[in-house]
Amino acid sequence: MPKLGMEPIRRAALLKATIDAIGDHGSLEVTVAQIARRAGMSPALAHHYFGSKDDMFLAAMRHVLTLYGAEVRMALAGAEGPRARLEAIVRAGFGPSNFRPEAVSAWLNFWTMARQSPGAARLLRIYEGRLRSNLLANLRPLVGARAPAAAERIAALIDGVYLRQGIRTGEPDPAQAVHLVLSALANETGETPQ
Amino acid sequence: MPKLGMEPIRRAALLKATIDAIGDHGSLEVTVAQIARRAGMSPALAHHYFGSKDDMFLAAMRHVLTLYGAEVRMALAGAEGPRARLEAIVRAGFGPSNFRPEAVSAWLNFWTMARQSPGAARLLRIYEGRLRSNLLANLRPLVGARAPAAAERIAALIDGVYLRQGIRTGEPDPAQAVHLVLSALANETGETPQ
Amino acid sequence: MPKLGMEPIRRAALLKATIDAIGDHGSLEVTVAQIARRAGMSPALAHHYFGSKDDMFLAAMRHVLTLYGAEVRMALAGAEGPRARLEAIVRAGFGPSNFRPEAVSAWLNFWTMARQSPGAARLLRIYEGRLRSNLLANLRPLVGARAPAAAERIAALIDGVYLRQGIRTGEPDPAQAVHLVLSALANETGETPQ
Amino acid sequence: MPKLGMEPIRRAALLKATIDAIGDHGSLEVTVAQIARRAGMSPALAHHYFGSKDDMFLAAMRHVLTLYGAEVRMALAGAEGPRARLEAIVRAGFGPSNFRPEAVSAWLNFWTMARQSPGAARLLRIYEGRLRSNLLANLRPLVGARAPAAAERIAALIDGVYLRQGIRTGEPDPAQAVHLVLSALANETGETPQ
DNA sequence: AATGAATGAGGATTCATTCAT
DNA sequence: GATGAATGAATCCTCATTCAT
Repeated sequence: MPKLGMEPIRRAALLKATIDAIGDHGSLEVTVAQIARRAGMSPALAHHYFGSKDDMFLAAMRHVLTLYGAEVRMALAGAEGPRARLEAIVRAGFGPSNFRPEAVSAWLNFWTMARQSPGAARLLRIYEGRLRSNLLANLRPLVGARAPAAAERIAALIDGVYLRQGIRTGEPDPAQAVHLVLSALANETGETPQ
Repeated sequence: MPKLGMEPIRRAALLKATIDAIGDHGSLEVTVAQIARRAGMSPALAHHYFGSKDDMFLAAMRHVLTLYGAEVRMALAGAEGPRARLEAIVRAGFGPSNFRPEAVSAWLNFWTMARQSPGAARLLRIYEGRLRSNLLANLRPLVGARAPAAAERIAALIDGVYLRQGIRTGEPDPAQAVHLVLSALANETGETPQ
Repeated sequence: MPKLGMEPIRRAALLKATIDAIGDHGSLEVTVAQIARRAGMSPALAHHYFGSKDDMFLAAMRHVLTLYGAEVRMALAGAEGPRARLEAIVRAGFGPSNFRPEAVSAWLNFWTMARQSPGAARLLRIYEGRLRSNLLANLRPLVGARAPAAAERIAALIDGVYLRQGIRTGEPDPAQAVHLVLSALANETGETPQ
Repeated sequence: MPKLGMEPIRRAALLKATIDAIGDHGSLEVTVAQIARRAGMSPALAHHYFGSKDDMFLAAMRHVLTLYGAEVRMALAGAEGPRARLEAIVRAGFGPSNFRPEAVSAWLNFWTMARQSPGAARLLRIYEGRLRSNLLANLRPLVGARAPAAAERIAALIDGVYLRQGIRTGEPDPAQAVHLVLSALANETGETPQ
């Protein structure tokens, strides 16, 4: 059974299992054993590959942000003009791979993790920075000097919608979430709001 | 040494200690012993008064919401007209007793607690409902049929601003937070946005 | 069953159990659980009273040295004149409570512990210092300027005899040990050696 | 990559690494992985060559004794007469290859190992026997019937000096150690002591 | 009312050892 | 010959909770 080159496979399996476990459980109080079992291996192996539970959590968070970043980049690639790009950013944030219940729940927990783990805080600030600068760059052509404040409002709104999904029961409704943010965006850009 | 009528005093001390401990620690992983020590009593007594750690956490959350509700009610009492009442609601949310770092941190953690504890989820939905209905009632005279969507946007924005404070370092800036939300409100009501 | 004032009793029982366990087992690789069971309590209680395994080991070592110190002091109390005092020191070192197999074994292990634990090293240096100064004070009247070197030789010899007992099988023979050291002492003081 | 005749090289590297690791660490609580890494190979290979950790430790101890034996034999080869031979024995014991900090530390730990491992105990008894018979053979011509007791005293003293080095900080001072033992020897043989 | 005493049930982590390649 | 992969079996330590006093 033991083969060579298992490391990347095992690591990926553990990261996915970590996110799912945190998402399912709704908190960071998940045991390494639970995660390892989910990933089909022993707790000892999880430690072998990640060193510690904290490191594994941090890697999982990084993974989530990487996925998010990729999704945003991909969405931006196909968008022309600031209006379309803003929409792309919003849609990417609520895209199917980010807006799953487990991902939202995991995300929420990573957020609280940032209060204790400097590494987690740093990751979160990176995400925040990217989101703000993406919004800002595309709002500027539309609203000029009001762009910084508008970007701040939209960013906070996105986070708020995400957060509130965390306590909703049932499946997330991406369409509604996107619509909510886009209508706020319309307010900002002076188009007919709804 | 045992005194009469200590119960309410002890309970209040424990609730305050719980919130502070969670806030300081930045997570729900606080031990009953830590909280009890903070409140100047033994862990056994904490159990005596609250039955279990979970119940104590729930009571603390209820306490936070009670304080918040009181603050909102008081702010509304002195406000005339929908515009002023909306401002009062916003200001109350970022008032000094709610927007302290520990309270924000505790709040954030209660939010994640809602994923596991039905009781916590219920409390959170009550808060949400109140916020929405308060916003809605006062937006209706200003924006008519657009009120429900606008209320939803403002509510999500408030939560987002709160959330983002959680990862900021340093003291919260209530004035800035209030300004951010009020400017979104201005967008909604068609006043000159800024 | 739970009574007040158990702490000193429990601590004493744990210290004794620690020494015996190390002695029996012949190494520091004894589990807290084994020690606690020996002392008739749960491992958790052992941690409650000593904080950590290392602290417990250190306390046990301190205990051994305290016993040794008391035995020496008592022996010195009844001895008149340098010759008698030297004999008292030697006899105390190989007295029944110090020269038991478990105590010798524990002692030997504490010795190696000193390589890693600064606390243990400090304790050992205190013991060494006391032994040397005791020997020195009483050798000076007998051998004058040669006292420092003689004290060093006798001290090393005492430790050596102890050490060698550690690998002997069977019961220690205090009489023989004492005789060995006293004959070396006779060599030093110029009496007819044997 | 696998070469022929690697076995003796690998084994020797592991033995040296074992002694150094124990010496550095100051205890037997060294992991096979640490030792193997020090020797530049995988833990699995260490097991391949020695079967088990205990066997590896035992082999390392044997190695130390072999080195010691060789050093003694070499020293004896160049010594004429009992007086010179006694000095040679003492000098060999505190020679540079035996009296290094790591070796002393390892030696001390092997000593405690003897309490648990019959194999280690046997090795130690062999060492003891050789030392005693070497001393005895050369003391007899000098002190006659007092030789057995004298040999015992000198042997214990040598072990004691070694032991005490274990808790000294800083480099061992072979000259001083030798001098200490030789002066005791002078006491025994009736030469002018110092 | 209040607490010291006590523990059972975990949980993270380590490590010697095995095995397929 | 050599190793990466893998794990079972500990081990220390923590903590909510109970209970007699």
